[in-house]
Amino acid sequence: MTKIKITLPDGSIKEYAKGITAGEIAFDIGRRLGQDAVLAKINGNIKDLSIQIKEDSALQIITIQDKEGLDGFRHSLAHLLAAAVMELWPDTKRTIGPPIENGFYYDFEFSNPISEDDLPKIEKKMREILPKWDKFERSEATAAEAKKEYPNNQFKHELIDEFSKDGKKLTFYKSGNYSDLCRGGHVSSMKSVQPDSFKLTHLAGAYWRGSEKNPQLTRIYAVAFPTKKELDAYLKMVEEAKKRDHKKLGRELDLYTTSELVGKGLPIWLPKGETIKREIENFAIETEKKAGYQRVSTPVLAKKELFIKSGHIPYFQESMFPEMVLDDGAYYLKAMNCPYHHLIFNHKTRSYRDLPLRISEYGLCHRFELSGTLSGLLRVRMLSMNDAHIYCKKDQIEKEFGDVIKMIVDYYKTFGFENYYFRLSLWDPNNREKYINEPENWESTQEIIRGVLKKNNVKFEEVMGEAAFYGPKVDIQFKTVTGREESMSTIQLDFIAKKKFGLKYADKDNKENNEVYVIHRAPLSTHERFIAFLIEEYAGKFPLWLSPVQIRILSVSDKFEKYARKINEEFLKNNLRSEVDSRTESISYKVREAQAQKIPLILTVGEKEEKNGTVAVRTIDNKIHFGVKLDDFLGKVMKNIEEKKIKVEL
RNA sequence: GCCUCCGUAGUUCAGUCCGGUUAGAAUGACUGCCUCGUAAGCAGUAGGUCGGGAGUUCAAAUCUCCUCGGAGGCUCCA
Repeated sequence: MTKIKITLPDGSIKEYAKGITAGEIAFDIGRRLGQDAVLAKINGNIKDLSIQIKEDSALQIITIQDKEGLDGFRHSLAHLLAAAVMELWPDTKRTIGPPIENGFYYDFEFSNPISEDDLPKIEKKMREILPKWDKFERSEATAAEAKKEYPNNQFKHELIDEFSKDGKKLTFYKSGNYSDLCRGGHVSSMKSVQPDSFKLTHLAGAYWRGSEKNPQLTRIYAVAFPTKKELDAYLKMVEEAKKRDHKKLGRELDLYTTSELVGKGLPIWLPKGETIKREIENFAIETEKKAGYQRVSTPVLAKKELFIKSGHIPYFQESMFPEMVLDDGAYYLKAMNCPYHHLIFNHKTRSYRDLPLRISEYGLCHRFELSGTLSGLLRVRMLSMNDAHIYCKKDQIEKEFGDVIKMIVDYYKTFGFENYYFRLSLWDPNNREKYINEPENWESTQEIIRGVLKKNNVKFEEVMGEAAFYGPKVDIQFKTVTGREESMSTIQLDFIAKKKFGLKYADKDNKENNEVYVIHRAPLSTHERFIAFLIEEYAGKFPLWLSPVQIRILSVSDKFEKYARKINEEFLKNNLRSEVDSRTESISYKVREAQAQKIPLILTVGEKEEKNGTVAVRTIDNKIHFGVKLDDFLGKVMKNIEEKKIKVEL
C-alpha cells in the first residue's frame, strides 16, 4: 500500500497509508485529541474529518478549543435542536442553523406558533436524543434526491437550487436517525458532548434570508460552551453585564427618565445627566476650537424645500417625522444638520483661501426610527449630534480625514476606550445603481482613505457594499458590555453635496471651481448613544471631570455641619460640584448612600478634621485617606479634572 | 414595522397559571426620637383608579380583545 507523509503543526512528519482520514490520524496521535477533534485543516483549508487524504499534506487537527472547532460543536448542537423540534412537531419546516458568537440558533416555520414556555420541553428532548447520536455520516445527493427529503419546504428547496447550481453535489450529514442538508463542520462524535453544556435562551422573529420582504420565521437562540463550567461562567458574565446596563444605571443615578406622555425614543435629561452632557460638549467645543472648527447653531425645523434640495426627501423621508403644514408651506423637523451647513457655506462667495472650512454644531436632530429598534439611550428618536462638516478640495481630503481620525483616537484615549476598531465601508462596483455614478471618485477617494487608516496605524477592516450612496465612509465599531456591537463614531466622504447645493469657490486664477468635497464627521456620536456607552463602560463610576456630583461632604454630627459648609463653599468657589450631607444619620448610613450614588470623592469631617483643617477622603475604590490637608486635596482634585484623568489618586 | 416576552406604590418585587375579604413586602420619601467616625440606628405616617380602554362574569390585578409603554431579536442605523 502507498504511504503518504503528513506534516503536523509542530513540524514532525508521520507516515500513513494513502486514503486515511484526518479523524483516524487524530486518534492515532492521541485518544483525547481524537475525541476533541472537530475539523481538519489540510494545507490550510478547512475540511471535514472524514475526508480521505491521498497525498503528502500538512495537517492541523482543529479541536473544540479552536474557533473553528467551537463553531463545529455549536453547529452540531443546532442539528440536535432541529432533530428535537422535528420529533416534537413533525410538520415543522426547518431552514438553517448556524453557530454564532456564544452559541447557535435555528430558524423554523412552525405550523402552530410555539412560546418560550416550550423551550424546556425542547431542551429535554435534545438531552433525550443526544445519547443516541454518535458520528456524523456524510453522504451526497442530487438536487432531486435532496428535495425529496423536504416535502413542501420551500425554504430548503430554495437552498438546494442555489447550492446545486452548475450541477454541484449536495451533502447531507446524519447522526442518530436525523439527517440534514449541510456543508459539514461537526464534532467527530456527539459522545463527547456534555448534556449540560448548552441552554436554549429565547425566541425571536427573523426574516428568511434577512429580508423583510420574506416570511418571518421563528428563531430559537441557544448558548453553548464545551463544558458546563464555561457555560456557567458565561451566564454569570451576562448577569454581571446586566448590572451595568445603562437603562438600569441611568434610572438609579438619576441621569435621565422617559414618559409615556412625551413618547418613545424621547429621553428627558435630568440635572445629573445634563451635567455629563454639558461636560462632554464643553470638551468637544474646546477640542474643535483648537482644530480650527467654527461653531454654528441652526434651527430644528426647516421647510420641505430644503430637504428636497438635499435629496433627503424622498430618499430619507420615511426616517423623518411627518411634515407640519403651516400657512406658508410644509415644515420638517431636521434629521441631519448638513443641509443647513451647506447653506452656511453658500451664504457668501467662497475663495480657495477659505478651504478647508470646518463648520461644527451640536445639532438636535429628530429621526423617526422604527419603534422596534428603539432601546434606552442607544437608539432614540431625538439625537444630539456631535456634528461637523469639512468643506475641502480633493487634495485636502487626506489631511482632513487623517486629522479627524487622530481626533477620534485622542478622544477615545481620554475616555479610556480600548474595545473598538475602524470599519472602512466601500462601494460595490457590481451594484452601481445603489451609488452615485462617479466610479473614478469612488476608487480614488477609497484609496486615499485606506492610506490614511494605514498611516495612522489603526486596526481596521474593509466591507464592500456598505458605503453611503454619496461616498465611502469609516465607522468606528464599539462593543458594549452586553456584547452587542454598535457604531460609535462615523466619518463620511460626500461627493454629491457639491451638486445638490452648487457648492463652489473661486480658485487662485479666479475661476469658479465646483470640486468641493464634504466630510461629515461625528467623533462623539450623539450625546444619547455616547453617554449610554460611557455608563456601561464605567459601570456608572464616571471619571471625576464627568461626575455629576464630584464631592459629597458628610458631617459626623450636627456639631461639624458648619465646618462642612465652609469647605463646601471653598469647593463651589473653585467650580467643583460639591454638596453637604448633614442629616443626623449614622456615618455608615451616609457613606453607604453616597457609595450607591457612585460619588467619586466622599469626605467625612468631624472633630479631628475641624481642628487640623483636614478632611478624611474615601475614593471610589473604597480606600480611605485620613488627615488629608485641604489645600493638597483641592490642588490634586483640580489637577485631576484639568487633565481629565480616569482615576483619582491622592 | 414584524416576531417573542414583559407592565402591580418613586424603585425592586410577591399575588396572575387555577377570577372571590379592606392588593402585600422591602427600599426610598415624610415626621419624631437618637448626635452617631466610614456600606443599613429605632418608631410612626403617607404613597397604588394593578399602564390605559372595552368586553366576558354575580364578581377582574387575575380571562378575552384593542391600545400605550418597555426588553430581546429581525430589518434599518449615530
